[in-house]
Amino acid sequence: MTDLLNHFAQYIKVSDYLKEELTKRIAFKSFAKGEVLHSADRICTKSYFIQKGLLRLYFLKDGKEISEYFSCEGDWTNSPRSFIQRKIDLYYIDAIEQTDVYIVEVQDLMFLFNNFPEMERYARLSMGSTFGYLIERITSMRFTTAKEKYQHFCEVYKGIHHRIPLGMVASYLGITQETLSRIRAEK
Amino acid sequence: MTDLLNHFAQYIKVSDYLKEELTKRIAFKSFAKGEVLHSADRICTKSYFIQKGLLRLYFLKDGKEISEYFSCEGDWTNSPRSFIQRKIDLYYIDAIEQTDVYIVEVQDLMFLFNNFPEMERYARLSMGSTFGYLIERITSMRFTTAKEKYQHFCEVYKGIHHRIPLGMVASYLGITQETLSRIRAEK
DNA sequence: CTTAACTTTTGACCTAAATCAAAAAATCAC
DNA sequence: GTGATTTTTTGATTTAGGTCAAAAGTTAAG
Repeated sequence: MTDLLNHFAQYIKVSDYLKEELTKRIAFKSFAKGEVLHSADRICTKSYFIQKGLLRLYFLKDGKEISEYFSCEGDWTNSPRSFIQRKIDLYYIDAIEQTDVYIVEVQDLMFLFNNFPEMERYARLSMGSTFGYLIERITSMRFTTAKEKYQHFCEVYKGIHHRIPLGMVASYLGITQETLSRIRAEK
Repeated sequence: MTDLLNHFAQYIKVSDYLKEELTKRIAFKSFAKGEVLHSADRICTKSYFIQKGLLRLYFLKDGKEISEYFSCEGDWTNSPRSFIQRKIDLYYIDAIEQTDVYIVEVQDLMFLFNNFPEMERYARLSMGSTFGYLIERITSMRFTTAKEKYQHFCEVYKGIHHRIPLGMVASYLGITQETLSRIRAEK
């Protein structure tokens, strides 16, 4: 729980009362490598904070798994539109490695938003930083060669890019496995 | 001011006191076609809510203007990372058409966040809907032909896509003007 | 260990879209 | 309205990266 409380403390002051409510409402769970945390046939009602490990958000296109993005230690993840709008969406979440997470249910999160204005602030601030990442990625997708896309990926996922299998990286970048393999070979 | 208050009312209850503070802190201004609202050499301290017209966020790459996205009636716009992190960023904002906007300064927005928890909530909710748009766009950038990218653009900017010059659309999609012109011609 | 099932690499060939170039059309300024 | 500038279209050529196919490595299970 300490990791998660420290994470909140980076954005807001965590009072004893808030700490107590957080502890009461947040569960802990472990997933084995390859396990599916969330499936596209259900509404995503949980948000996962990664204590250790690596998760992947992906969807199926013509039967193939296309990786949307990866999340590691210190990140929150969920199926965004499903979680926010409470509807079915096309994303799956699975574990690339053995992964330990803290889990919060959407109704508990709503309770926290309703009773702790500082949690609204936390959500606003942490969303803000994700924004920059998404905009940069859109730029990187448009005006760069496959090689530059891969370099950008290595920067963004510095420290964890080697933990992600090549095929998943290729679909994340929107290039083929073969092309990515050739890029890696040449340097 | 009515348009803007109605916009807030879609997400939160706007009390008389909040209405009063909003009115006090929000300015109105008109820009001619082609006028630059924000330039990359300064920190973006203003956020613009479009009452009428069409704005564009863009940056320069090798001396060419690359459009990041477009905003119209009912949208907020600013230079996101500059506004959020209070630092210089590479984006410009200009008016594609004659445009009328409401303007809020970052310090006034902070005052509102500090004094009206419902404004934090408004920010969280309205950001949430932009999220879905960005993720969908990333997907659209990766796995589609130039023609599909253009079709996706027309859907997302339904109703306003014809108001945006071809060259700007091409740079938004990350394809050349020539290719876009050919796509338009064929149907 | 050994076999089976993935994952990654290598090779040959092809296609969508980029580049270069110039004409046609639209918009703007006086 | 007329000439000048900007935007869009059309044409010829090139190229990065895709597709298809098969071999080589790697990982997992019994």
